[in-house]
Amino acid sequence: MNDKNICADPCPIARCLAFLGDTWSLLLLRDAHIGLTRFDQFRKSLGIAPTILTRRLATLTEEGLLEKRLYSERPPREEYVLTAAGRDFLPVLMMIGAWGSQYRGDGRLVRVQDVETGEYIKPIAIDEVTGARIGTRPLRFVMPGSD
Amino acid sequence: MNDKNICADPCPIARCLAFLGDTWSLLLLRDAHIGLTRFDQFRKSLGIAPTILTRRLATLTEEGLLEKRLYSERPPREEYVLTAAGRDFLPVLMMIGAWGSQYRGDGRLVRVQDVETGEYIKPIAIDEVTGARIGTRPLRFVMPGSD
DNA sequence: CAATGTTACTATCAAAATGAAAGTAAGTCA
DNA sequence: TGACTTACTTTCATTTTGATAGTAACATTG
Repeated sequence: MNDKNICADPCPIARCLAFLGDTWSLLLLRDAHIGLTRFDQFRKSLGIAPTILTRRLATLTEEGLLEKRLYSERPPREEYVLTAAGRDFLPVLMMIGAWGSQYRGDGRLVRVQDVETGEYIKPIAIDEVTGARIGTRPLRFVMPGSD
Repeated sequence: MNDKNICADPCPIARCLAFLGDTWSLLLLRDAHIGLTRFDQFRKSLGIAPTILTRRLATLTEEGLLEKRLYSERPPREEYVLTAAGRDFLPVLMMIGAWGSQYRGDGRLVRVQDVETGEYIKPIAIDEVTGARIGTRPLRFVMPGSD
């Protein structure tokens, strides 16, 4: 059987996890999507040590998911706002949340509401082309160049 | 502004990340979905130290995403197979991969194919009820008990 | 039947990451 | 002038990781 990693480097999952594969980064992105932008907001929200927070925010900024924006000239103060790449990370967070709701829920969980309709969101993943739900059909992982 | 964590504990994302929030666990789940089941397969695939692998497999087993199965009585040998909860984690991995393909791709990435149709999958997240794509409509995160 | 191989680990220890606590810099406000 | 705010940095003990080597239980080979 295939013993070698099919996805060592050319795997898009590994590429993503290379810098986003820790809890703090993902919780920071979650908080950014909720609307937090400032150092102290993140720190209080997560109870994270400022050392770690500084580094995580720097990485997320370098990697293009957040960007620094001056929100006050006097005194000079910066905040962190989501970029397009950061906003496009929302589906990942929503699917993580969907799994957590299904398998780690106890009836007292945060839910996500459509602001306009008031309906609760139930995120599912589908294939954009066929509309088939992910997980309902057998899949094959294909190395680049083998098609 | 709201300075306190809206999701400290009741957040399904935090619940999930509490034990799946590291790179190795997620790559192990990826490999399990690809079809790997044995200790040495995972070890060679990921280049992970056996100490860490033992612990991660134990956690994934305790948390119900993998289960041990005897595949040989003599000599006694066990393998790790995905449970229903583990299989239901696939949408998360696919969305991570979709983000990685879009923002960390270089044209030589692994892709995912529908075995029957041969079509490449492009995973997107939608709301099951309305069918609206996640990220296209404004959302609100609602604490439990406030509805 | 002794030597070698396979599989799934455990033991040991150095190096790196994390976390807690306190301190700092550049300003504002009273 | 002195207290306060915001966004950090410094320091250092603790925890986690990673590399390497070793082990236990069997099978296979010559």
